[in-house]
Amino acid sequence: MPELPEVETVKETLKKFILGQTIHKVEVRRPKIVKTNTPEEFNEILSGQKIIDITRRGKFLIFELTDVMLISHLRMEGKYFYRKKDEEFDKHDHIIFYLDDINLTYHDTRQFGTMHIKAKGDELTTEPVSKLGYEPFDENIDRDWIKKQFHKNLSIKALLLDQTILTGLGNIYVDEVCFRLRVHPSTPGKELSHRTDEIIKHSVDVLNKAIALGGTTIRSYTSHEGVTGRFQNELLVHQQKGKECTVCGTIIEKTRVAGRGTYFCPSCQK
DNA sequence: CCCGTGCCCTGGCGGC
DNA sequence: TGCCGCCAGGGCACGG
Repeated sequence: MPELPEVETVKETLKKFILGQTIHKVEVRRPKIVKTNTPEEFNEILSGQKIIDITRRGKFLIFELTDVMLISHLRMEGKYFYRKKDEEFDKHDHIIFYLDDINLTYHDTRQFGTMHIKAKGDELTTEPVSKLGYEPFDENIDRDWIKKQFHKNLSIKALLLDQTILTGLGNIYVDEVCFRLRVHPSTPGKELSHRTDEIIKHSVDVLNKAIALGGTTIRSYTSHEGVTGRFQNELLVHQQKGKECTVCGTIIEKTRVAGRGTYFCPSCQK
């Protein structure tokens, strides 16, 4: 489940391998992944385009090409694989980009990922990226506006998962932020809005630490073939059910909050 | 508008 | 060993 740190890791790795290469052909094997075009259009538009830069906004990857922008969301299990020219494709390689010296494939077991093509200049101002709120480390972050959003009648977990308020946190990192705040994930946001600065600070810390370690690897997710994140060793509550809390020794429990599997320490997080 | 639920989709896993 | 059903969840559609 790639969240901001995993997408950042993917972006950096992709840049090393494919920056400057030209897309010669694109094969769309699962049309529904491409939201803005038919497979024929997608190939037509992207063929001949050079990969100039790759950036990220929230959990979206943004490929700057010669004439257009390609936006990619990995959702739960999306990955990019580098395949040698003579290598066979996998049944979950849904979109194949034929580049100069390798084939780049978009691999997604559950087919939840999405791609959009946008005109240059529209990539941040139109959906889906335009709906995103602030990244926690955005220097222009509007703390008063964030605080106001926390007054909604939702749990802190639901609010932190809402990408239109803060963007970048997903299920893993929200649990970690709640633990660092010492609050139960089901605590109403309005009871915590006075701690907005602290919430942002913990979000920044968790995300930055995870980025520094190449993200977290859980189950099937790897940043690309052969590379796994090391932040999984730093998780204090997520996926730690049955283990002792690093602070107080109480056994970590799992419950359900905001429709998501949620891990917490019943003694640190009341 | 607000908020909860279900859906998309496949593979892994627990239970029998 | 094999099969069945549940679970994982980001973002969105839908409905009360």
